[in-house]
Amino acid sequence: MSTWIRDAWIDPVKLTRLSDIRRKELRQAAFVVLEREGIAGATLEKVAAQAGASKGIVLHYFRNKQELFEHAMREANAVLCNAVVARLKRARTPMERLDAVIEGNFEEHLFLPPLCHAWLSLCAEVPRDEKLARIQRVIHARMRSNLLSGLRGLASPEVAEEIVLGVTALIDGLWLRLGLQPGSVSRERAVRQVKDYVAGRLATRQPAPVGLASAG
Amino acid sequence: MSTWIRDAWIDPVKLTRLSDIRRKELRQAAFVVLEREGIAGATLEKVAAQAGASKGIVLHYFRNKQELFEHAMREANAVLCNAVVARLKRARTPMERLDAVIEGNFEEHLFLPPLCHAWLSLCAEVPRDEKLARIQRVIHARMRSNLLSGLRGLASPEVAEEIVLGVTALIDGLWLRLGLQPGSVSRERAVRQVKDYVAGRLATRQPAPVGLASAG
DNA sequence: TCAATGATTGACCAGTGGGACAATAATATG
DNA sequence: CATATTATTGTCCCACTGGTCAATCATTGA
Repeated sequence: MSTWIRDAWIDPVKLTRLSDIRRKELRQAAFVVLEREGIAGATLEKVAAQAGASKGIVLHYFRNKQELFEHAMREANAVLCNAVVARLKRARTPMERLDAVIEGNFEEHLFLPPLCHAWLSLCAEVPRDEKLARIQRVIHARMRSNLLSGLRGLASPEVAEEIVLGVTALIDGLWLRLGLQPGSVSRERAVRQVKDYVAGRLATRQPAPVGLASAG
Repeated sequence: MSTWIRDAWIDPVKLTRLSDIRRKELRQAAFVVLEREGIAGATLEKVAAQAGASKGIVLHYFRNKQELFEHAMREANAVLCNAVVARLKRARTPMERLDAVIEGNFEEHLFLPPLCHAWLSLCAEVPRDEKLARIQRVIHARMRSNLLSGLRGLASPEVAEEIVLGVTALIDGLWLRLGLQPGSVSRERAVRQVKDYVAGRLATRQPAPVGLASAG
């Protein structure tokens, strides 16, 4: 564990305060436990064990179980989000932006059953946890915004709005599929699926394609 | 409750044996509890209370908690499935079959947040319950088969397979959206979304070779 | 009518989980 | 060095849960 602390100190993202390190350690442990146990089986003791600490310490850093898992969801989302943001930085054209969002959502080292299982468990709790619901709204808002910025100029606002709904639903659905039948959908297939969807929607009946400069 | 029994006896579907009635009653109660409490909060006592019975009776009809919720999932799926089958019967052309599946999956009295919440909770348990996983596989297989029968003649087998994945993922994703943000997607919008997707996929480059799709 | 079978209940049990807390170690701070 | 703050542990408590069981109550069929 001491080495972990060393690593964390060297880590570019400043996690100077020891408490921050522990908190990160714990919410990551929480997520790992969630992956294999689900929300019903994810107990404080198991999380503590996973982090190599005692149950007491978990409650020392988080007011209660709920708060712990809320932070776990924030963490997981941040990881996913970073993947998208990183790709987004390199994107120059609107189309590249769209692809960045799509590909970022199926990052090879993230689009995996365990992560999906944990994510699903958290989503299932959203209706009963206002904090989780808020996090969800934020996530979706950012996704929407990213997609809209890519769609500007490629489709009318109304059509863009529909495409956003379609893309987000498709992505979620493909993740769900992965979770329910691991191996049934590869990263490549998922990406192709969403890209083809966008292509199909942009191709059909574009009402008066006003020629805004799309490349540049 | 006695009237329920009367109704059940009159019910065309033969539920003659009293035990069958109780079992149905209980798994429906289980589902209702799941809707508001989630898997973690769904206790045998609550299910019993919801059914107006004692906890003992629940375990009299179901070996254990797991079995109860497995049956609850079967029940819920059957309802959804019947909606599709009913519409499928009236469909004559392949296109009508497709629409039957799509519209059946967003039946007005079924496409509702509570149902979605319960469904989500069950899906989240799939990875840890082989029985649930099997039920899921059956559900998906039937869905796939229904869609393929509608797509026969409208697309090549390979393309049809891709469309099936897309449609199922889209449907799941739209349900998920409903669960996470109730009110954000109406039945009509969902149906239109999926139909437009199918239209878009059927319109673009019919004989898509088994190569890399060139999006853009 | 009466026994047999099934339905239903309530009491009970052992295990567990979340959380509070006091005690102790470690660290920082003046 | 002394003191204040923080980290960490183990213990304790209580509510609750899944599950068992013996004891009633109801139904039925001979």
